[in-house]
Amino acid sequence: MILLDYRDKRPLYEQVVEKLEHLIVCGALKPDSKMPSVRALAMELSINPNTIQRAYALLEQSGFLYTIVGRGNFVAPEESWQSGKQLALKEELAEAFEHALSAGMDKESIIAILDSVRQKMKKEAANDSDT
Amino acid sequence: MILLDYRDKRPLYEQVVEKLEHLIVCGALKPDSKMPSVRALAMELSINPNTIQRAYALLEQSGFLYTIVGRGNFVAPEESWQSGKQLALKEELAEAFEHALSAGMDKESIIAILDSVRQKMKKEAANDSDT
DNA sequence: TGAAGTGTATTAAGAGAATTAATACACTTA
DNA sequence: TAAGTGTATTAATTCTCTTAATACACTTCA
Repeated sequence: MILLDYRDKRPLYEQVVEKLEHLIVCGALKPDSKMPSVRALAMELSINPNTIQRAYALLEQSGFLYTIVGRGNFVAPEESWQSGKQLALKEELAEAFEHALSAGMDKESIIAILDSVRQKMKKEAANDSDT
Repeated sequence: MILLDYRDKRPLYEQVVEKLEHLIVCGALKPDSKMPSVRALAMELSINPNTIQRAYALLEQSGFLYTIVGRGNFVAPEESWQSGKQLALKEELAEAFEHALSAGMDKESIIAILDSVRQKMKKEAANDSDT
């Protein structure tokens, strides 16, 4: 199903997450289809089941899988991943806001930056439609 | 001059950076005034001089201090730090905004998140003053 | 009902990075 | 030249992260 790269310095579970996420987004793994069991995939890759468990847990957290205890893990419907991305975006925003506010920046200044980004993106969209 | 918190799980040099940065931004340490020597501050805090050295190096990198070898470290003029810090914050915000907007999030949703972060920080500030 | 398959929780071992310390060097000033 | 300053190098230590070992709990189905 996937192949690990031991020259890659990143942790194994991260590689597993990345590759499975890719397979799901590309449609190679269809929504509601059953994933290999934690133990089966661990066996196939010759690694510990907990490592797969961790990868599956992360994929579930970001909405790519859903779990039925005792039955297995399944690919989530497309709507789930998109809401997961929304969550990630919110966290990114919250982090930036926290930094800005604790540095003393006020709400108006932050909104001014937001508006400037919106205008910049509008212009770029207009230019794109020209080409 | 500053006080370390050994219950704080962050590294010592990070605490030193944070507290000195705060003293500079608040005006408690005036531009061009001499900072305590690496050894003196280390002695005062009962930690290794290299830890202070590391903190000073980071503060110099972000424009809060300047160094004259053999003479000491000095507080940088306001222009040096304000520009660098503000710029970094603006870039972080702009990046997050760009991601959010291109994913289809609208202005109102973004401002709602900003408000929730502001409220959260107010609460935390209130709790800190209790202890 | 019980065995086999599934996910889950807990704990510990191992590796690696990050932090801190020890020490020696180099520059400036008086 | 001595005392005070920052700097560089290396080593010891601490800590976090990753992975593994193991036991537990739930579902299904023969």
